[in-house]
Amino acid sequence: MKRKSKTEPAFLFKTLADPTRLRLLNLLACGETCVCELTGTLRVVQPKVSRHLAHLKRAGLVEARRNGKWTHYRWAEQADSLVRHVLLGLRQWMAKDNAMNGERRRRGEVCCRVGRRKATFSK
Amino acid sequence: MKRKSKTEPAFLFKTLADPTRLRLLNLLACGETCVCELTGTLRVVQPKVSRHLAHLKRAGLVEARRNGKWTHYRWAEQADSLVRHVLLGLRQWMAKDNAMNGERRRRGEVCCRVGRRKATFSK
DNA sequence: GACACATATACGGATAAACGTATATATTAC
DNA sequence: GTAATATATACGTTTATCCGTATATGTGTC
Repeated sequence: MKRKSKTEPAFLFKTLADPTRLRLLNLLACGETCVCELTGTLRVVQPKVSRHLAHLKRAGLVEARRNGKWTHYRWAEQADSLVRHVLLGLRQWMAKDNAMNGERRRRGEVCCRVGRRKATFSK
Repeated sequence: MKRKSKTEPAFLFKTLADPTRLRLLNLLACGETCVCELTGTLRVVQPKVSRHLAHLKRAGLVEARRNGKWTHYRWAEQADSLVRHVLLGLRQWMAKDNAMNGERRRRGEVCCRVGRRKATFSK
């Protein structure tokens, strides 16, 4: 009954203790984003992005939605008070940090958007 | 000039991503505490406590004050907004968590306090 | 069905974290 | 000075994390 919960603080903090995951959360702060766009913006190999997204999902920080070939990730709603506190602080930090701002600006100019016919998006 | 700062979020979170360090912060939430009391309350070996305290100190989360043979640790004042947010959330979580409450209650019944003449405290 | 594309996972190796034990340092009492 | 106590650090080992590459899975198109 008393399993190691996703909301265990140590696990929450472990999840946030990686620069790539913070960069991912930063990009997702703009709104739902597909993996290929995240990969293109961060300029890292795709399995790395998928792995870190899986970790964020396990921790309950993000949710995934499949749409055709694409999977879109977004910040998950949080019930837990600690998680909300931490994420709020993080959001504010991201809004001020130079590197994070630059990366959010770069989002949207990459991958499945650029050089792609708009109609490609299915559904 | 642009060194890896103590306030780098990834480093902050890494520091908080360890159960022993969270237990230490929890005990220190009651106020300044000496190492032997922390060791006695957590019931772990002393080098482990010292190592984790050193880590917390490196991260700027706690400060140490030497008093005779004893070293007392306490929460440090925080200037950084993210750190403050996170620690506030953590403090509130600690106030509610059963295990943390129990451990804070056990504090003060151990080690250098019990079976010790009050006059032993120097200065 | 075969193929192309988006994403996820598996595998092996490198790096870092945490540990227990032993030892060093610092302080006080004698 | 020696002895005792409180705390810190060093050392070697185990364990966890992260990575790149390869491969598997899922989905749409033909």
